Amino acid sequence: MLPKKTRYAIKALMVLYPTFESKRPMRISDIAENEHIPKKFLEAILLDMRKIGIVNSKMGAQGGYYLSKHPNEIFLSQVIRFTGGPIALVPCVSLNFYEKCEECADETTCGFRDVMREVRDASLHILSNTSLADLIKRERNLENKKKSD
Amino acid sequence: MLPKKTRYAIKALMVLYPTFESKRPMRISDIAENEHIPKKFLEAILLDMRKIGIVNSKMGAQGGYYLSKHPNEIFLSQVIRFTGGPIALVPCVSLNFYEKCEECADETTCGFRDVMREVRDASLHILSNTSLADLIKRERNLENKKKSD
DNA sequence: ATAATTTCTATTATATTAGTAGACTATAAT
DNA sequence: ATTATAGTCTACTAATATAATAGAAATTAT
Repeated sequence: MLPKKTRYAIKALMVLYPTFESKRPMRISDIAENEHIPKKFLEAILLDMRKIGIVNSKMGAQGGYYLSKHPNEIFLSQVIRFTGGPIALVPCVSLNFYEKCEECADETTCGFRDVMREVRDASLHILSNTSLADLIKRERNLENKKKSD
Repeated sequence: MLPKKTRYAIKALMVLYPTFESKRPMRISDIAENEHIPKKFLEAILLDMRKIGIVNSKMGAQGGYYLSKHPNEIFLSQVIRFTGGPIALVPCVSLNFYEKCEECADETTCGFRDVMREVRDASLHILSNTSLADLIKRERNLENKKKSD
């Protein structure tokens, strides 16, 4: 399960989507209110997103947050890794958070690990090829489909 | 990440593999010691595995645990779900642990949910088609490959 | 009858996640 | 310049979930 932090982060980025073109910053408090995210928590999350160059901020009156990276190049894998940790189900197959298996005598011949690697590859394939722009596209598609029913 | 409980469970089942044919029970304390699993924790885990009919136990002297279901029909998905919870990354796409999304206005048009559904399907496809017997086969294969190097 | 082994109920410890508080800093508008 | 606005930073607290432990009770082989 992804932690709330990750889900809030993605939700917030989706809300910030229009700011990439408009360049008009959005206030944390507005996003927090509209999306039902605790404001202080969201502050911390956006600060993290800024650290990895996905968003930028402007202090003071008329300030706020805006996307600083093209929505085509903001990938779910990056957001998840930075806010929620590993995509893999076990540390011994994690690419970014690898830890040696405690109980395994020999990792290289562990059958379970082998399967876990497959699962990781399958998930990662999707997550590292889905961008923020894709999320928005999907949403539009689903909305249109719904209307036409 | 899968909790230790799940990893211990799978490890234990792999160790119990030969008991399906031999029908000779293995002691909890032996498994615990060999696999570096806290004994009391493993007791609880095996009790759970018994509840879902994967293993059976015999009390008293010469007692212990043995597989009661064919290794071809013990699937990772079942073990994970019973010991570690959802396979999905968000509750709103979980088949067995569904929860309504708190922040989403309309789940059916949520772009993120749509991707999460894809990830779940990809993971589930692997996990519900991989059996305990497959794990053992893989392990044998990896061991043989290694030897021939 | 005894020793071996699982079962059951309760409790404790540890780690992780989620959320809060408040002082500090930068900016725009006047 | 002053003021109101809005993000930044450091520290703390609360809630929840995971991991591990303790010990008495029940069952079975010898």
